[in-house]
Amino acid sequence: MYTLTEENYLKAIYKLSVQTGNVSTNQIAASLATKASSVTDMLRKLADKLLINYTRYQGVSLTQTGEKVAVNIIRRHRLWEYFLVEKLNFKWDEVHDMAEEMEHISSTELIDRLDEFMGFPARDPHGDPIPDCNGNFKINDLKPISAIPVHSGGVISGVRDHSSAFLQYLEKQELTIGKKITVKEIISYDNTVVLQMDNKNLHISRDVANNLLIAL
Amino acid sequence: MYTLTEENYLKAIYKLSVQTGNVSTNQIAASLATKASSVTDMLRKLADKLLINYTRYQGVSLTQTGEKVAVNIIRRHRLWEYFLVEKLNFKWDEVHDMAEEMEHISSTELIDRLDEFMGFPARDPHGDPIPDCNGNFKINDLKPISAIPVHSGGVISGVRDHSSAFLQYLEKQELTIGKKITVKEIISYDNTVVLQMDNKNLHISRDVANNLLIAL
DNA sequence: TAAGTTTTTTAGACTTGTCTAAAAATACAA
DNA sequence: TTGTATTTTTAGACAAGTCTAAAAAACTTA
Repeated sequence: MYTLTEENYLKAIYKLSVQTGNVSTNQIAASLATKASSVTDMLRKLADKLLINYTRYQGVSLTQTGEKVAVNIIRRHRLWEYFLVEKLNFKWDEVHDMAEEMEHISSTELIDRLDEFMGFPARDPHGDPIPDCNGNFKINDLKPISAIPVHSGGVISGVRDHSSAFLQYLEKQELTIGKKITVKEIISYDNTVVLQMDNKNLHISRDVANNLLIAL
Repeated sequence: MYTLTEENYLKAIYKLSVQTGNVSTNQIAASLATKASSVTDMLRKLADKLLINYTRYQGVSLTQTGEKVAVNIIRRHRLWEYFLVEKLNFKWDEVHDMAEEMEHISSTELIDRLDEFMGFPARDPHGDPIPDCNGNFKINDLKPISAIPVHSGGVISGVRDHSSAFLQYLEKQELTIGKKITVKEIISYDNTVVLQMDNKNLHISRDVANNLLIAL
């Protein structure tokens, strides 16, 4: 249906446009580790195929078709991640690159049966919601710890940074999905956040607090 | 490691050389539905990478490295086919094209864990043996029904033709893997084979008898 | 608003894998 | 063994996707 490269562009554009609305050539180039000139070439092709709205120098957005394709890639990626962790016992910091390959397996029937096989999971191992077979899924229902007031708390439910460095750090601190935490204090000097978890206190940096998401 | 195209060439060469020893350019072209000139180009590349032994006009064979890569692709293909049938409930005539994509997922760790997850199956849904993680597997331990004497029999254990037309025909006749059959008679006029199965008689053509494999 | 900076696009070239058409090598047959 | 047919290779071209270098457009800021 679509080439591997086209799929990767659509996914990148989707992810960037969730954060920032219209997406620039340079943003796409950075996110795909390629050059702006290569991006321009590809944008023309995607526009020809009616997958993006593009006018020179204006940045791009996805068309309805383009968004459908992108969400479908994300569905496939997250279902495979879930499979790798829940069925094959990989750790949450090991699965990204494998899922990056597997998300391009094209059969819809396959992915729908995989979904069923695993009991229609709502979230992948990093807490990201998995779109259903119609492409519906909730977005943005989690908040970074840095955004909630002192003395409130919730359940760790996701991460914003998916790097294995970050995930391994969390693992070590036992700051894993499902844990209950409360914000005890924010140290004004450097914005260190003091958490209470399992009746112990834990200091995390502003950066970590920004990238760790909770459900209230 | 290797491109998708390289992997497909190695697999094709492997399958052809199991049947016929040294493999010709035209055979490869036919099996990959491409042109002889394209094959020649690719053969030079594969030879440069020491994956095949190749001298102009002489046909090719795989090097040890090339064979290792090919067997590994076959391992991946057959494990994914097993997964699709046993875990996702696909039928044996539906899985080939999906596995054709999935066999190119590169992680060895992934495939070894998949193997373990499924309990180290010995054969795929078509009865083909699955190489273990060292590339070892039995070959040629099954015989076509057309090759055994009248009044002998065995258990249906594999197929030579993997086309969905053939597999669907077998399904309809209930000539599926595990069934016990005995050859009652071979009608000399057209070599029709009369089988006994489940206390009933069943007529199959010479062609079918050639493509249906049994363990004695 | 004019000058300088940054972003984006264009132009031209390279790689991989493919093709067609033609040439070279090999195989076959009388 | 000589001529014909077949197989294989070469030559040159094309599409997809990438790159560098240079030009064009858009911002920024004084």
